[in-house]
Amino acid sequence: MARWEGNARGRLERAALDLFREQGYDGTTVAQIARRANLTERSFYRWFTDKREVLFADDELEARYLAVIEAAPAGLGALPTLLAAFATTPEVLRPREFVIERAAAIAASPPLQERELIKMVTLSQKLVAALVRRGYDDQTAYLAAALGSTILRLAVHRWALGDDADFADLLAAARQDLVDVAGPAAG
Amino acid sequence: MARWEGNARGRLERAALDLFREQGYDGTTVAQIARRANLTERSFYRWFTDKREVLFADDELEARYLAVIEAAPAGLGALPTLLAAFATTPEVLRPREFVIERAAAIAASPPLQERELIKMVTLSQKLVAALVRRGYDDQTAYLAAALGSTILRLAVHRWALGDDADFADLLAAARQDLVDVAGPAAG
DNA sequence: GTGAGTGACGACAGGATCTGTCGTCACTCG
DNA sequence: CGAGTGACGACAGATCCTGTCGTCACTCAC
Repeated sequence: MARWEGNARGRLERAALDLFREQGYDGTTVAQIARRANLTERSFYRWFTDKREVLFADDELEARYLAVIEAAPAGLGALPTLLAAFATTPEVLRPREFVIERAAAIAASPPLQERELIKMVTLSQKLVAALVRRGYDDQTAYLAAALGSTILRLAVHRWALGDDADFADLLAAARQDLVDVAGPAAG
Repeated sequence: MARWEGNARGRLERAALDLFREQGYDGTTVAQIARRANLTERSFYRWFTDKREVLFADDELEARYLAVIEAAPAGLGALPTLLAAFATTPEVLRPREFVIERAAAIAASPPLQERELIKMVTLSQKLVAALVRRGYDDQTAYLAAALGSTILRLAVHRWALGDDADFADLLAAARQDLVDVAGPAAG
């Protein structure tokens, strides 16, 4: 009864990450990933549109961000709204080692870096749209999303490196650091 | 004497762009591109590492930017140095219709968008490195490159849309627009 | 000139990615 | 208990990309 073991998607993700670490992205085939997950290559493509997507298909994060932005109290600024949404990040990005391994695999593979970039951009665009729906003007939304994305990346980086502070505090610290850098350099 | 017609690379680029416009990126095969250029599929891969690269392999722009940065007069600010480098852009991006068609093809194809994103990022990284070699500190270089890339994108966009002003003026105008937006919104 | 590189190219083979299609098996629900 | 329904395997096939080898035009030293 190898069939219907349940959680096929998760098994594929786990197998893919392990194999990417062992053999690199280019060195592992979709057939290998599927075999390790007790599935066929064809089933892999039922769950993921392509080989890269197995490391990026998680859209729970995005859904959460958008939900928080939607429910944010009126009168809150654009950037604080984003940071409130981002504060929920560690609830989804678990366990931490998974995130670290994933980051290492991406850093080692240009194709995966391409995919990550476009995911970042599309997320940023959705954040802009969500802010506009909340009543902010286009430019404010765009700037907040650009700044917010940078803050988020910085905070996730520190969190993955082992900083155990509350994630909201990490976000606030990253924001402050950016302001410190941008302020004096603006001349 | 179909062989050795000369400029094989250019013929492939031209054929690829035409076919992408006619049939879309996904709808055209490498074999079709090669055939229209009077070459074989194998020769395509001698000139370009993969199918996407046929629209991005031009690194003359990058070489020019880096050369200008290298030769910039001492004492010039980081951002003005970048803008001076960017001013040479239209000498390479010709003819304009080619740029427009290329932009349309990219906008219509997610795979090409991915490639363009990573090209942008790597260019930005090289600009940072070049500025650091010129003596700027890391953060100044990073911020200047980030801002400069945005200005460049904006100016190229307007230029492609038909704005016939001197490109250096387009860059200056884009810079001013960004400052206008960023200033009031900084609160 | 003529023979040894050298580089662009064609021809061929083959592995990997991704898609279409169909039949099967477990599960659900009326 | 029979009709969906969805996950899955099996198979075929187009396309992408790489390795390898032989050929042709050109160059350059002798």
